[in-house]
Amino acid sequence: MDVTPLGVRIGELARRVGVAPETLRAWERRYGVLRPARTHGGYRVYGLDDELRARRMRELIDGGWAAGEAASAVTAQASAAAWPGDRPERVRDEAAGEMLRALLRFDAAAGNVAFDRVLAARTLDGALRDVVLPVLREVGDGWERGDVSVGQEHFASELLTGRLRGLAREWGGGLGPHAVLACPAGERHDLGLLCCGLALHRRGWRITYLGADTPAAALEAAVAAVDPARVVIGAVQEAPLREAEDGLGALAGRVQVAVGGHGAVPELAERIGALRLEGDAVAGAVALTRAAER
Amino acid sequence: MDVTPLGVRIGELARRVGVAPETLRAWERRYGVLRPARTHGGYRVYGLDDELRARRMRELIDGGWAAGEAASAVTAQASAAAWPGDRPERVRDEAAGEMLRALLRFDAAAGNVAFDRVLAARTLDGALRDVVLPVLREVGDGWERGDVSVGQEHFASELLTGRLRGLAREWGGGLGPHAVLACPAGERHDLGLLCCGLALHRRGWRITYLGADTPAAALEAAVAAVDPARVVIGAVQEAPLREAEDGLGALAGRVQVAVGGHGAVPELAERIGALRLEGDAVAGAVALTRAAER
Amino acid sequence: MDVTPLGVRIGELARRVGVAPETLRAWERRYGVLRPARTHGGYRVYGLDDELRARRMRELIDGGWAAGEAASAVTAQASAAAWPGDRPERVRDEAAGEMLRALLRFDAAAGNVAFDRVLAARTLDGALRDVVLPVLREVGDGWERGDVSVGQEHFASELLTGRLRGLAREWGGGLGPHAVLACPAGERHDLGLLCCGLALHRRGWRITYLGADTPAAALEAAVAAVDPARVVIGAVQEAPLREAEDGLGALAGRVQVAVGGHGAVPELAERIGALRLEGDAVAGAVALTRAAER
DNA sequence: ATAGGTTTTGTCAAGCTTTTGTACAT
DNA sequence: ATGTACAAAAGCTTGACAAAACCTAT
Repeated sequence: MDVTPLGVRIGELARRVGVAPETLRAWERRYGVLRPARTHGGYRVYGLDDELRARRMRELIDGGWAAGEAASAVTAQASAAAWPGDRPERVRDEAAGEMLRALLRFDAAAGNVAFDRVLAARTLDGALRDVVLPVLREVGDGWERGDVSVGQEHFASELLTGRLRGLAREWGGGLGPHAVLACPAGERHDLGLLCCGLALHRRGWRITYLGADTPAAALEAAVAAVDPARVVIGAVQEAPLREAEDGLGALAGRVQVAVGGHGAVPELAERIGALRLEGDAVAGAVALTRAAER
Repeated sequence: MDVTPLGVRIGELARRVGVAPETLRAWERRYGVLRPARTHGGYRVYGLDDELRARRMRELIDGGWAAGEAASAVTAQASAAAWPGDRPERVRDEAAGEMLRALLRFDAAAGNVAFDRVLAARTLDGALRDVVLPVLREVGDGWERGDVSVGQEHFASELLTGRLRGLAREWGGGLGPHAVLACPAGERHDLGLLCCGLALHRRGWRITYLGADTPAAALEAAVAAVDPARVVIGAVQEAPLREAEDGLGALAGRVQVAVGGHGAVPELAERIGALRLEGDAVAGAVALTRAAER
Repeated sequence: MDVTPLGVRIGELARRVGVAPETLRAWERRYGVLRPARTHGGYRVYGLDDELRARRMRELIDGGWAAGEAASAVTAQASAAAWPGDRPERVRDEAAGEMLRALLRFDAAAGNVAFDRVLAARTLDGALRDVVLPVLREVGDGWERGDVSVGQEHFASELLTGRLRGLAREWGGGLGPHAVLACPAGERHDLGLLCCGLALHRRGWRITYLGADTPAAALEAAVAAVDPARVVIGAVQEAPLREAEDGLGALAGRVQVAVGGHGAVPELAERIGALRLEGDAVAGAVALTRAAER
């Protein structure tokens, strides 16, 4: 996020972003959101990051934010991003690597210690995004490559499930909209969905969790009982989701459905009539929350 | 049945139930059927149970009952258990009934409270033997009978899994003998095995848990890695265990194997060369521990 | 739940939720449901949780609830569902702080919730090491400084004793080695010892707990009865341990004795002929277990 | 069922301050 | 380009009001 060689002057930036040059100057003077370089003659020269910040400012303000609040949000985010994570890239890998090694040698004690440490040193989002989900991915990939035995995979997912479940207590309560989470019948990997549920709960959602391998009828019953604002389907594989296509399509007529995971290919999502969540579980939670804010 | 935080005032309740506010006040004064709380200023605040009672009153009166008779019927019914009496009461424990009702109505908060209460009031063995396992059995049976939807069954087992996993943390360490726990490939109900693991851990065992649907190869890998004193196989159904017979038989040559659950019929256990655990999960843990003491 | 820096002002929030700004202000003033931050100039700045609360208020009111009742329901639920923050690093202190505050204001409900939450999110070792023991230490120090009254100290230790005892149930059985735990006569603080016992039990030990203020004769009798592999003495103060020196020294000839706690100074431990446990209760359990593994 | 009194709660008003986009003079 | 100024829009606080809802007692 350092200096980026864009190099536009104020008029051009104003045109691109869609605000008056005076406004840009005011934002700079009042909140310090923009940090243009100067030409020899004193003209402002903006970089790419300036453009991004200005754009974000405008989006937020259009979305009803007050300029001052938008500014502090934008600068906070910028400084957070400029401080890459908690420490350089390697810590991330290190924590994930430690956990991975422990799990692969069936060492529950070390795995738990690693989990505790990760959770103590990061936000929940960060822990999920940078450690738990990568570890899961690595275990899955290793299993496909044959580097990881089924036993290791089972042990790892059992331990992580247990720990994540501990964080999931009380997630049925709260004030926000209600979401029902499930994997389609035949899909047995629900750890990603579990992570998504945790990230959703941190954003205020109330979670009703049906978990892996949930037949369409089960989902219907739960939806009828709790009347959620959203149903979130997690699909690592494509086949089970395809099997469930009809049932989910019918459901999508009555309640908003979202699908995420590797198996949720765009074409399938569209046929079901569901919002497709891109990226990892945390990104999915972010997207859902943003969609619900309107 | 607890007081439920509904919180409507007399006008709203009157509208909902379909009687005049004066009538509600009269019912309260004359028969004591309603027990509203009061605001600081003296306003009545009704709970969910009040609404249910008032509704029943109105139904009875519409059906020709005299108000006084209706009232005594309603209060009598309220003090008795509200669970439909026509089903075979296998779950006669009050705590188990409370938990069951909460789970069947997708009420995570109440389910958790019930779980906490059960655990606070009993030993772990007692909680598993007298509440958790019976509830699981009842849910399973109800599902077979068609009284319990798949959704309810999923929700119940997810919630209980989560809570039991919470108790199971750190069960991999210590000084006792080591046990590896798994269900055969194709067997997806591992809650009984989880309970057995908890009861074992309480008795000093170190647990390595592979969980549901574990292929023979996975089990082999784990056994090779941790060299346990016992392998415990949980089988609710018979077919998966029968499928796994050969692999388990081979394993039984190198390590002591035990099989438990409905699917573990004596003939199969014998052919595998495994100790057969009779009775429920807790009884199985007792038997295993006794066998290990010698 | 208190996390997200939403940052809208009252007009925008009013528009989003569908309520007049005056009403939002009234809700804040009268019921305290909303807790906006303020700009330098005094403008209200609302967070995501505020929006959720306001939304829920409106839903309830639309559903016929009286505003005051809706407010108390919303705040109650919000405090129940509030998950300790999103902040890294501090999470530890955060959980301990929450528990400490609850205990110091004699709030048993909040204290229990905090305890449950801590236990759900961590391993037992982690909960004891990072939360329970620090809280105990803080209470003790505060009492010495005069910041904490005797009543507060009593309340805190009673509540924690009760909860820890709940975890200690059934810890006498199993397959592991046996340990007898006691404080010397005159020593009345046994919470540390209790924690040590829990950590030991998690490692497979069978515990026989004699608790605070145990005369030498009682200890002798217990040792004679159960023939333990270890006797663990917890001493916060030095004087009682010194008093018991002779008796313990004699005992140390027949059974391995370990002493831990502030009062267990090296010189005393040596004269008694006991292993001295350094560090906190969990570290002591680790050391004992390691010693027993050989 | 009515009467007479109280509580609750959304809304308004007045007077003043803050915020923020834009305009203007240098 | 800069700094100052300005004015509209949005907010703040205090206090009050009035309709609706609720209370008790007759």
